[in-house]
Amino acid sequence: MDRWTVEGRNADGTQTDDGRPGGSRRPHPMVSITDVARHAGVAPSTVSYALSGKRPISEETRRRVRAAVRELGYRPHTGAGAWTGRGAKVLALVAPLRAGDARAQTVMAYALSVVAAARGHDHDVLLIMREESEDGLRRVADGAPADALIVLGAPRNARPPLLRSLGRPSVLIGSPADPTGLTCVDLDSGAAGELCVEHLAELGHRTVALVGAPPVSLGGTVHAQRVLRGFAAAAGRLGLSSSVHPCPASPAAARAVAEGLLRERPAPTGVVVHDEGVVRLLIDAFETLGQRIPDDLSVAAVRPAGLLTDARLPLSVTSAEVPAAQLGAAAVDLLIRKLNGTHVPETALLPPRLTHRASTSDRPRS
Amino acid sequence: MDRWTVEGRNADGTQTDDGRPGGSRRPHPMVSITDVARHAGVAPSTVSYALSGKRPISEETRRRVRAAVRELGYRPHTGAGAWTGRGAKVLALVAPLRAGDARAQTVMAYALSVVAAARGHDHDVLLIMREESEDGLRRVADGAPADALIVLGAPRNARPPLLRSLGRPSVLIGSPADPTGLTCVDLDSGAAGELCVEHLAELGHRTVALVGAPPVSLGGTVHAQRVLRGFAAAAGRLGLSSSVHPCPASPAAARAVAEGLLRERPAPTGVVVHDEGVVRLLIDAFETLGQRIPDDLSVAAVRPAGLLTDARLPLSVTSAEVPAAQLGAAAVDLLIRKLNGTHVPETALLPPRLTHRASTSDRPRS
DNA sequence: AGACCGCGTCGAAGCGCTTCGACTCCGCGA
DNA sequence: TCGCGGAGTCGAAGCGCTTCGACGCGGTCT
Repeated sequence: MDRWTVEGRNADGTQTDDGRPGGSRRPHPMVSITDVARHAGVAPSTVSYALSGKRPISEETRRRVRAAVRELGYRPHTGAGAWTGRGAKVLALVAPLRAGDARAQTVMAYALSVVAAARGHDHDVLLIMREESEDGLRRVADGAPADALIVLGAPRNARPPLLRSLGRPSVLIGSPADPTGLTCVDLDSGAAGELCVEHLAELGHRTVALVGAPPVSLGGTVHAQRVLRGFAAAAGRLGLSSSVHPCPASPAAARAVAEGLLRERPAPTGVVVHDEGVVRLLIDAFETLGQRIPDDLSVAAVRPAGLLTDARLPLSVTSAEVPAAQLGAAAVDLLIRKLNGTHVPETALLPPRLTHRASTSDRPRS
Repeated sequence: MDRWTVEGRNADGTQTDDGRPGGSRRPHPMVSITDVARHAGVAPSTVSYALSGKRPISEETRRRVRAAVRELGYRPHTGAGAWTGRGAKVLALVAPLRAGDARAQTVMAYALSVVAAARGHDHDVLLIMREESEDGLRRVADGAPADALIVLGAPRNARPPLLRSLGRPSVLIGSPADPTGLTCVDLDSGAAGELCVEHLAELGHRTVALVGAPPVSLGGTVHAQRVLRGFAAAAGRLGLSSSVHPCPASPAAARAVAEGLLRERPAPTGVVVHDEGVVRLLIDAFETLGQRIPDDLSVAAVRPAGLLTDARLPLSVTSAEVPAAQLGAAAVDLLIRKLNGTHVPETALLPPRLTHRASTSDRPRS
């Protein structure tokens, strides 16, 4: 810090400050409920009731209290609620993120919506980061700076069991392998798969393919399974020919899958891609192979919550997705309901919206 | 919510929850200092002293207390500190940001560093957004969910006077017109201007120009003034010919300035640009005019904190800047010191670092 | 007329923790 | 031997607020 340039009247170190802990002057010597009571000529408890409405208070008294509150500029001390049992009115947003992480953009989108939604319920948001370890969550739960937690993504790590044992309401944004006892919100990737197929069918495509992360056909990611189910169901229902192709996120694999698809008979004219990492690779592979998109081939993507992988999808890809804003708001919603003691479902899957972009078009006349 | 798909054992709405306010079970019934005291066979106050070390406690007792703490998994209830005068150990990060804001990326960078730095001082971070109005800040100050505030950018609005009157320590990241009574951290844009000139001089350039936001020569932004001072000082010290050119952030204006520069005799071979918005425009203008960068002309940029304007500078521009991480950490540092009652300077300007990129090179041999 | 009820209000307790004053040892010097 | 002081501990108060039980008062019911 000694290397910082110092500017202004205090550059020489002269004290202009009052030196009190806290630094600056304190024009509001923290007006308490007792002050309000005194000013209104009633008991503190009466003030409390008048403000909360938990007991009948005469209109006259209520008016006097309100006046006193206004005149004194009284604001209940938030911290008080923290131990009076009412809760601190603070939610923790846990986002495992390191400096320079490419997911920062996405996390910010969630943070924005979570903060906005939380404010709508009169809560503030505590930002917890880099705390993948048990310790970060424990700290929040035991130390109780927050009443409840929203945890972003990363379903693979050890958090789910930990969350269950925290003893504090929480909502997970994402889909862990075993959501038992948790509350989760996520993209309804099954519906997203269906939506993509329906979209392709409407465009006239009769043969479609699903390309996804490796274990797309086996018991892979929860998402992969759901997408597969949705894809298959929709294809069956609409009477389309369909095939499924697992595809690791490597250029070589994408190339191989692309070649395979082109060799199929009947050749698919519409492709649904799951796993964002693969989308770009697959499109590149197709273009290398001389396919024009969307003229020869339509491509639609299913985008999961978008936290785990780099969120930079080519803008022009038609995709079924849920905006981070909605997921964040939904998470807060559920969390507030849990705080109120309302029962909430284990998993809430938000319906995707299909965003129609440049990568899909009518079936090529063959 | 009725439109959400619900999945899992509770899809039918069956209660498996215990319905207690708070939702999930609570395996840790909030072990308090009294529990620890009882378990260790001492008085609560003794536990407090044993843990804080504020009074002499026998080694024996201290050991028993520590054991009890460990066995019971005791963690002091954070909220308690909030009113016991110790502070809640929470900093508020105030970032005026709306959904979809392009500055999200930048804000996230600050948030990351602020959270990390705050954790280093055993503090948590409360995220406040969209609260440009007086109300957001007032709420934090009066309700006291946070001990102190870090306010990001936007020096133009009405916040500075408000901050002064809040009665809570705060640090502003950015440079308001009048920093009196505040504490601010920012890029040392004067030094940044010098650095750019020195860099150009080292490369052999003998004639340099400064292009910046409109009032670069008059009493404009604090930054603009500082850059100008630094630029002029360095140019004078190094014996370079120099000129200064205000330039609004419009393509036409950039074009005009570029043409003017090329007509000058001696013609500048090195250009220092302040105001990120102008950088791209000016480079475009030069290229349109047939100038190659850096072969014909070297361009170096001064980047302010980067909060107010879109931060997406072309990656290839040599620039003098301060990483958000450092600014965030510095802000936390100052804030913690204020909380400790230490006196801190009014303005701390962080030394820029010159990042050498593709837009500058040796003076063209003429 | 007396018993009862309930509205509106008050006082006090208590949440988890820190802190201040007080109290008890014990060892030391006078 | 007594007194003194320091080390080590305890008890109680108090932070700002909610909440529970109680109380007074005016009106109703019998």
